[in-house]
Amino acid sequence: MSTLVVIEPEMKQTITSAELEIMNILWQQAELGAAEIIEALKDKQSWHPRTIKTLLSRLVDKGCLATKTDGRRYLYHPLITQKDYQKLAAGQLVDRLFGGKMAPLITELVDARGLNDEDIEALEALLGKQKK
Amino acid sequence: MSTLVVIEPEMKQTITSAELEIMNILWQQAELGAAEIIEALKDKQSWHPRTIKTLLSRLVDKGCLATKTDGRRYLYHPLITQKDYQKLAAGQLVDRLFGGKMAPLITELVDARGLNDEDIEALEALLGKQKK
DNA sequence: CTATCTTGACCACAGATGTAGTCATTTCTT
DNA sequence: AAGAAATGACTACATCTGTGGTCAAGATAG
Repeated sequence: MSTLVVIEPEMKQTITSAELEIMNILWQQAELGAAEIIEALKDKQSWHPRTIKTLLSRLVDKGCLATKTDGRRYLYHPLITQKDYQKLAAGQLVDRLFGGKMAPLITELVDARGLNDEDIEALEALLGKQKK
Repeated sequence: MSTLVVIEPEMKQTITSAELEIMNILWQQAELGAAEIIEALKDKQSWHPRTIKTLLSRLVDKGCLATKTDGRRYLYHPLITQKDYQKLAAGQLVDRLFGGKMAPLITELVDARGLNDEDIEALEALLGKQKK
C-alpha cells in the first residue's frame, strides 16, 4: 500500500517589487539564463549582477521560478503565469484599498490617467459581453 | 533678509499592508484616539493594542498621519486623502504589473471577479462622459 | 495620598527585502 | 598546463515590517 501525495506547485510568498522586475522579463520570454536576464535589465535597472542572481535564487526558493540545467548554467522559467499573478495582485488591491469594489478603482484610475482608445474599446467589449 | 522655506507635507515612504488597515479606519472617520482605533480594529484584526500603537507611531513618522493633542492623548487624522493614495497605488499596479496599460487590468479583474450592476453603471457612465 | 490604570515614548527581535561579497568549480584562453 | 573568466552556492548586512515588551508620567479609584 502506498499513498499518492500530490504536491501542488503553490505560491505562498509574495513577489517583491524588485523580484517583479525579473518576473516581468521572464513572462515576456521564458527560458533565459542569468546572463541574459542581467543583460535584459541593464537599461531598466542599475543592479549589480550579483543582486540579480540573488533575486533569481529567491524566486526559485519561493516557487515562482524553476530552473532547467543547460550545460553549466540554468535556464529560468516562470511557474506562475502573468495573468494569474495579475489577477491575484489586482484582487488584493481591490480588497485592501477599495473595499472590494471595482467601480471605484476604475474611476480613480481613469481620473488619474484618462482612457485611451484601446481602453475604451476594451471596456465597451466587456460591457457588451456582459449585457448579452 | 530671510528665506521662506515651504515644507511640503510629502509622502515618501510606502504604507505597508498592516498600516493600511489603520489608514482605512481613519479615512472612514478621522480624529480618533488610539483607544478608539484599537476598538475599531477589534473584529477585523487580532492585533495586540501595542502593535496598533506602534503602527500609529510609524504612520506619523512617515508623514501619513498627524496628531492633535486632546488632553493626555492624541487624536489622529490622515495627511493623505484616500483618493490620492488609491490613485497612487492603482497607478503603481498598472505600471509595474500591466505595462502601464489599464485595459488589461480591467479585463483581468473582470475575469477574476465579474461585474455587478454597480460596476456596470459606473463603467457606462465613464464611457459616456468620455465619448461626449 | 497611594496603588493602579492609561497613554505616549522608547526598545526588542525575528523574518523579509534590497543590495551585494566570497568561494569553489568549471571552462576558456593563451 | 596555468591563469582568467563565468557560474552557482553560500554568506553578509542594513533597513523595513510585523509583532509586541518596558518604562515613566499623569489620571483615577479608594
